[in-house]
This record gives sequence, C-alpha cells and structure tokens, in this order.
Amino acid sequence: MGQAETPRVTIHEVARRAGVSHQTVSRYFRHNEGLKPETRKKIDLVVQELNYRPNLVARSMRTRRTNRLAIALPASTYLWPVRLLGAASAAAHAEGFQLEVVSVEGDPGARAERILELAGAGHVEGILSLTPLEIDPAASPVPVVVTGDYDDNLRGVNELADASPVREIVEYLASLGHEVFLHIAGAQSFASARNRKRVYEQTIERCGLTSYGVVIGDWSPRSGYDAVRGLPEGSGVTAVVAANDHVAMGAVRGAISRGWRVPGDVSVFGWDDEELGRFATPSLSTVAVDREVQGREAVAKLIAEVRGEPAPRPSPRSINRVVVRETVGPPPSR
Amino acid sequence: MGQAETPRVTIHEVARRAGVSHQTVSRYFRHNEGLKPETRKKIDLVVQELNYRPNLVARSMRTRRTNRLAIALPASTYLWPVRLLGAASAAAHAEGFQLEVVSVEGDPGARAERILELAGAGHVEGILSLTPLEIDPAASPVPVVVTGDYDDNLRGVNELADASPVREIVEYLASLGHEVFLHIAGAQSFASARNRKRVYEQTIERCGLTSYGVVIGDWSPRSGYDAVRGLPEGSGVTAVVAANDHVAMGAVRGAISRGWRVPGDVSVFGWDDEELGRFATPSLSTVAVDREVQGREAVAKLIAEVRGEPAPRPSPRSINRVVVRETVGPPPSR
DNA sequence: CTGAAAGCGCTTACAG
DNA sequence: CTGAAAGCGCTTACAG
Repeated sequence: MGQAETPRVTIHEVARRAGVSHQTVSRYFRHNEGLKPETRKKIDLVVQELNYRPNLVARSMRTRRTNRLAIALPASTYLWPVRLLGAASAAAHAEGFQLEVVSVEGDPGARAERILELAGAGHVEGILSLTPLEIDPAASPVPVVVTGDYDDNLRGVNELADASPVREIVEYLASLGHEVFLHIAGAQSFASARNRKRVYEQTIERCGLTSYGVVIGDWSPRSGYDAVRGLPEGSGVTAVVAANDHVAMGAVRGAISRGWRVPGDVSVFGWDDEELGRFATPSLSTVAVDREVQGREAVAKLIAEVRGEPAPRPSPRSINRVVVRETVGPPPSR
Repeated sequence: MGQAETPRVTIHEVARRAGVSHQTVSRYFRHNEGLKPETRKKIDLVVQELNYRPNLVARSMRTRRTNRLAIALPASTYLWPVRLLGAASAAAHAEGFQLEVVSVEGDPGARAERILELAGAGHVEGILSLTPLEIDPAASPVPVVVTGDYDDNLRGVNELADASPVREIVEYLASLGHEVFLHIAGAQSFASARNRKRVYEQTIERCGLTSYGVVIGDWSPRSGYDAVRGLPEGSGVTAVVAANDHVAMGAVRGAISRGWRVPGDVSVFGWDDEELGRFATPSLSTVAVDREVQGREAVAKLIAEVRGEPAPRPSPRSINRVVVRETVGPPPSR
C-alpha cells in the first residue's frame, strides 16, 4: 500500500512556477477574467502539469461559505428515499451547492445532538432532515429544515406528512363495500405515521365504518406479516391499510399464508409506489408520492433559508396520488 | 424567514469571556486535560452559555486532517445498498471518521471527474466508490478505493464482484433437471454484472447445458419483465438467472402474465436478498450477500490506505449464500 | 491588469 | 499549567 498519492500542491507553488502572484492564481480560479491572455496561459500550463485544484476547505475558511448542504436520514433500512435524494441532489447542484448525505441514528435526543454537531462543524451551510428531530432552531448556527414531519410552528402541515390519501383510500374501499378495516401503522416517532393513523381513525369514524384495530408497526414487512397473522379467525377484517409498501407486502404474504385470497378475501393498500411492489403479484395498490417534487421543494426551502430569502411557495397540487392495483377489490360476498 | 440562527462564536470570544487565552480553550476541546480544575470550570461555563463548538473546518485547515471519508454511489435508483451504508458508516465512526455519501452520475468520465473534484477539495481524507470509475489512483491527492468492481491491479477479485454463486445456482438448477436457461444480466458497466454473465456462460458450457441466451438489462424490474415477455413461444427455457432481485421480480411477473406458473413452468433466481423479495409470493430465491461484512471491510481497506497501513485481510469465508425459496422447483415434466 | 498585506478560526511548537 | 507567535491555503480589500 503506502501513500502513492501526489502530495498536495498549494496556490503558492502554482504561482511560483507560473511566475505570478498567488492572488492572480486565485483570480484565475474564481472567475478567470480580467487576466491577460498570456498570464492565463502561463497558469493554464502549470495547473495542467501539477494537476492542481484549489483547496475548498481553505477557501471556505476565508469566505465562510462552503456551498455544501447536508441531508440527514434515519439509519433505518426501510426509509432511504432514493428518488427523493436524486432530485434533492440535482436541485442543490442547480443552485451551486453540493449535497452530502449523513445518516443519523439513536433516539431523538441523540439525533439532535448529532445534527447540532454537524451544524456547528462548519462543513455545511444548511441541513435538511428527513428524520424527526427535537431541536431548537435557534441553537443551530446554520438553518435546519425538518421535512416529512409536522411543522410545529404552525406554518402549516408539510406535504410530506400529508395524510389525506388515507381518507381517499378508506372512502374508496368503503365504496367497494368494505366495512371492517385494519390499519398497520408505521413507527409512531414519525409524524407521517401518526398523521396517517389519525386520519384513518377520523375517516373510519366519520363514515360510520368499523375499525377492527390499529397495530403499531415499524415500517417493516415483518410487522405487516405479523399483524395479519395475528388476526383472530372471524375478525371480519376485509380491508387492510398499511403504512407503506413494505408493510403491505408483508400483510399480503400473511394473508396468503392463511389461505386468504388477495383481493378476494382481503384487500390491501400500501404507500410509496415502490418499484418492487408494482411488479409483485398481486401488484400492490399504493400511494404514489412525487419524490422528485418533494426533494426539489425541500431543498429549495432550505436554500432560501440559507440565503435569508423568503420561503418559496410549494407546488399547489398534491404530490400524492392513490394508485389502485391488484391487491384491491370488493369484499367477499356473504 | 430571515436568519434567526445564532452568529458563529469563535474560540477567541470564548477565551475572552473566560479570561484565558484561546490556546487554553483549544486544549480544553482537544483533550481536556492538563488544565487546572478552575480554569476548566471557567471555560465550561462560557461554552455552555454561548453553546460554542469548535469550527472543524478551521481545525482541519491547520491539522490537514478532516476525519471524514466519502462513499460514492451511482445515482441510479436500484443500487443504493442501505445495509452496506449502515455498516460502512458504523465502521467509519468506530475509527473516528465521519462518512458522507455523495451520488455521482453520468458516464465513467464524468464520474471520475466528479471524484477527482471531491478528492481535491480537501473535505475528505479518502473515498470509497461503489460505482465503476476510470481513474488513475496517482491523480488523486487522497486514496480512492473502488469496490464492487474488479481490481485491475490483479490483487485479486474483490468479494463484491465474486460471481461464484452463479455457478452454484446453475448447478443446483441442473440438478433439479433444468436444461435450458436464460440469463438476464445487469448493466455491463458494472464488473459484478460482467462477472455474473461470464460465470453463467462458463458454467452452462462446462456442464453441457443449453443457454437460450443472455439478455443485457439495466438492473430494473422492467428489464426482467421485458426479457421474459420477449421469449418466443417454445423457447424451452425453464430456468431464469436474473442479475438481482429487482430483475427477478420483473421476470416472475412476466412469466405469470404469460400464464406460466412459477416455479411450475419456470424457475427464477435473483440476487441480493431484498426484504420485499422475501415477502413476495412466490418468495424470491436469491443470493444473500452479507452487506455488513462488505461495508465494514471496504471501509477498513480505505482507512488502512488513508493511514498508510497495509491492507487488512478480508474475511476468509464467502459473504455470499445461495437461498432457495419458492420461485425455484423442478422443471415441468414432459 | 497584478501584487503586498491582512485575516478566516483554529493548532502546533516554543517559552515561561 | 498557560500564553505569545506563527502558519494551515485560501480570498478580500487596497495599492499601484
């Protein structure tokens, strides 16, 4: 092994070799204008030869800008929204920022601590968190936007936590004739999970339907499987509203393993429009979330805060769309 | 909006308020020993009050160490190995490094450029790439380890690209009586995809079996679906070896959509042991890859290079395990 | 159009 | 045990 890497070249070395001052080299890299063509050419040559790149850490030391943002994700396996990350990353680049992903683990206190550490370290100018965080915004030297969660400052419910499709789902199932429902919820530390549960209960009540119960899961297929396996014979449940597609997949498996037909005996809804769910048999009915819009808008909001500009208006249309596929049908006729 | 954040506090401000020199504050944060208890207490108080944290960018400017590593992933949706990321992150933390994730996109040239930019920026001390990279290690000021790909320096094939389970799969299917095979390969820019294809072809040949063909896919369920849908009637294929579980799920769906039973008429193998595949019906036969070991060992290798130490010995046992589930059975009897 | 001076917020010797 | 000096690699005024 050993360190075969080239030693770091500094701006002074480049300046020395090119026979100019280091300030001139700095100009060359910042805008490359206002330089005499021959000066530029001399620098060109040396930069090529030495394969020199400015040290961005030193630059940001001086400018107090890093042009970097962080997006914080829960360490959990089930919750890495890759489509959102792609869109967020692209949106950041478009505004001249690099986006780095950090995973945060532990209880809310530990997560908050980790975020504050990151915020104070000077590496990034802003942080977007997709994981719930108990944090006092004023305690952070850089803006922290928590998305996918309630905005407790009452600036309105974030789209990510928008649970209204749950209402649509329950009403649709009711229109097919379903009367007894089961909800398999996600981890209750997530506002999105709490919201979906709340809207589920409200809709059941408002429509005069019956909820056999709510099982608190952890977003995993296992939790969906166990919930359905745990249903007593004759529970009467014909419709399952699962917290996401992983849970739904487990629920379908659980139903089939009990000899129930899906959707003949029981209908199942998921959430997220996972690609694997689309190709499963039966294919999962789900909620397609526009992760691109979600990622883009979250980053736009963060960048606005970083720049001290007013928050951009989020897209008016809902980013959620209920998709009915093969796991849903009428209840069995008695 | 506006900038409600606290302004950045410097070490000098802390020192001034505590009535000590800034060097003393620096000691406090580096090891917190060799300080008189009362000195420490004075600093304690001010740090609490101001919520001060050292600027790590400034520290690394001076120490020329950042204690940060980057892991580079392809931007593609299908290839974010979250379990590996978790393990890699934990392994990095254990050695005092923070791991940041960056996504790289574009053709190999663009990806290499992006990596060299990152390497030169001074933010990280080493880079682990999970995406193929055409890069001259000597051109990078920090170590770059490309894993999940061939090691062209002939230091041996990396575990990640180890395709020997393909041999095991084909031989197992042959032992069940299968004779005509189809391979749906992954994107050929990935060494792992090329290796699996190569081993598939070798094994078919060596065992005197028949390959109906190899379809070059892109790791997506769609590519698996299309490959099976595109099979002419009477192709004789009874066994499909898919590049990963996404492809396999698509292949199963394609087969069922043609009225074929899985595994009654056709058997399907995937790769990756995705959680959703485990709960699908029929559940996917697959290759369980120990992502934890993989992530840990990749990071260990990188850290060794960063420190100029010899490469650690990788775990002797294979990290791959063939898992037979419901998508595999004997071929239909004629 | 280009260069000499100062400073970003820390740490590392070196004195005392 | 603590402080005064120098410097990490850049950029930002300010001169010329």
